[in-house]
Amino acid sequence: MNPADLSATLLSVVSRIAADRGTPDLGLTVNDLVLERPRNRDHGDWASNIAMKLAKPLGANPRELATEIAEQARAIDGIASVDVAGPGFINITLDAAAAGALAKTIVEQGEAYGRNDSLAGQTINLEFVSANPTGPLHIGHTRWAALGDSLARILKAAGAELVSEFYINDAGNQMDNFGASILASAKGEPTPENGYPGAYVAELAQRVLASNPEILELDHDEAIAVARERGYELQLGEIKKSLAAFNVHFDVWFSERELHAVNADGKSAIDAAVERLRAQGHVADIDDAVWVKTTDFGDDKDRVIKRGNGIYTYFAADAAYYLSKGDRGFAHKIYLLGADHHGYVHRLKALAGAAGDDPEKDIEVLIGQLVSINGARLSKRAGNIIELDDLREWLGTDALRYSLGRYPSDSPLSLDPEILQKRTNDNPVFYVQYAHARTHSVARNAGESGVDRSVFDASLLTNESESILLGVLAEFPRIVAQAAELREPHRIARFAEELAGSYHRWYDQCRVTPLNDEEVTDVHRTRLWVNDAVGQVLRNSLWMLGVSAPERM
RNA sequence: GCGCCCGUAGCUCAGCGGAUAGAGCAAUUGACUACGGAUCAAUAGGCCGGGGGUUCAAAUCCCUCCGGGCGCACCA
Repeated sequence: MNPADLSATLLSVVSRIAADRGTPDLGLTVNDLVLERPRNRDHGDWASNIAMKLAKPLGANPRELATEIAEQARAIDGIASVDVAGPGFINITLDAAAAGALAKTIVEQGEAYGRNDSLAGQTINLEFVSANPTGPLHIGHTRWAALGDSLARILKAAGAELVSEFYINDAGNQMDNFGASILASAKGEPTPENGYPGAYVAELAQRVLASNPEILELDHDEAIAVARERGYELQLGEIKKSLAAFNVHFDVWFSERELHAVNADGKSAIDAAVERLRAQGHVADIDDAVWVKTTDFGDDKDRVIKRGNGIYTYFAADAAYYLSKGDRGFAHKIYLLGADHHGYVHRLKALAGAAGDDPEKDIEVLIGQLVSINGARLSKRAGNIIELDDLREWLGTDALRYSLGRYPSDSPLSLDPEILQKRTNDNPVFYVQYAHARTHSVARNAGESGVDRSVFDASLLTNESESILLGVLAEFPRIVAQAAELREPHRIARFAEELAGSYHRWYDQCRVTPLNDEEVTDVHRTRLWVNDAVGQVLRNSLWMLGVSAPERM
């Protein structure tokens, strides 16, 4: 019996009691009947606070209500005991067979175990990183790359129809500055004003020179254009390579230029977007400029979308981009932004509102705090930028992905490179990976000793560490659903650590492979199922975090 | 000044109203002629930043103050 079954069964019990008391329709759903795994093992396998929750609406004493529920719950098949404790907690203990059956289920479901339909039917566009293609990705992008990619995997696992998207800011002045910087470097001239310094520009310049030596001969503007386009192509390629090496995948690479391109009707997507906002009544012409009345939706000031000189602001492209997401069928848009962009939240929400969408439901902006290393904040201003590639080569994809993924995005994060390089318990990623590797080594040894999965008798799983382990395994689908709903990948990492810990403790107490002079029994065979179930769930967890699950370390 | 985020063990951090607030590291002490000791067991460590409030119940929700971070462009 898994927690979902137990909740459903308990729900029917509670509904029946409510009906008996003359309150038939409380509108209760399974979600109201949250079962928790109590911290204290003396409180059973699962605990419910439903009696305390319902005491008021039913006009009942919580303890009496709990007692009544407990009496009826005792009769349910698979439940070993039910106790009432404290102010009205209902503590449930499953019998070993009912709890243990899960191990077999997990092995049979394999990669599917943990997946659920909690977000079924939702169409989500998840945008993250979205860096300018004018330079390498740095640590400021790294956290969002890790979190965004993990979140995408988790949302998909929860049944959402999701597309992950990288918005390429390939329009605007910075592209010309980029081109001019490359050209200057190619000619051996100093970096121009507002240009991009850095060794990577010189490298790009050499590559551009190799493929397009004519830039030295062309007139200035043409040469800049060639340098810009070729440099863009090369740099975007570098970005894609960096992300792929970091195990980060995007379904769509969306070019801002598409929004500026003039279509057959003589208008760009941006022109059309401004017209649509105007039709909704949220645009005003003041002086020569065009404004969006974002204050209608809680922004602290209105925003210019088209300047007095007739040129659109960056905000115009944002508007067109937002609308394009809706036009492409995404009801729900999630943006992952760094804390240094949080001033943008109101504007984006206002955009949704001005477009006729619901700013509370259709758009969601997740703000992530910045990362520091050894307490030193890394910022462009301080000039201590570290590139994603350097970090990855230094610490490894697994350690970096994991340590960025195991904290909520809104908590400021300080990484210690010393710890990240350690291959010990200090470094949680190795703790979890080692547990996974151990499940494989246990399975290998078991196989060599003639232990197979020919028998599964869950009633033999009686060790306390065994029932704890099974309880942790049972929580996985709910953890996934919760991580998806709250957009919090770190919950998967924390779960994986708890599972790894429970597994190591179980390993310490329960042998899968018999000692030399012992015979292979059904206990060993059944435990092999448990071992393999743990390996599967660790694998599924690590996959969601974009971290490898090695079979040997 | 206004807005958003954070403040929990010596350190890095979990804990979307529930029972005695947790984990890892660091400290102290144990366990290898036993499936990988990259592990496990045990001890110690806390006015959950301060103060009010809501609730049967607050680290969690509300208000306020203090401390830290980040933003407040007809830039992109």
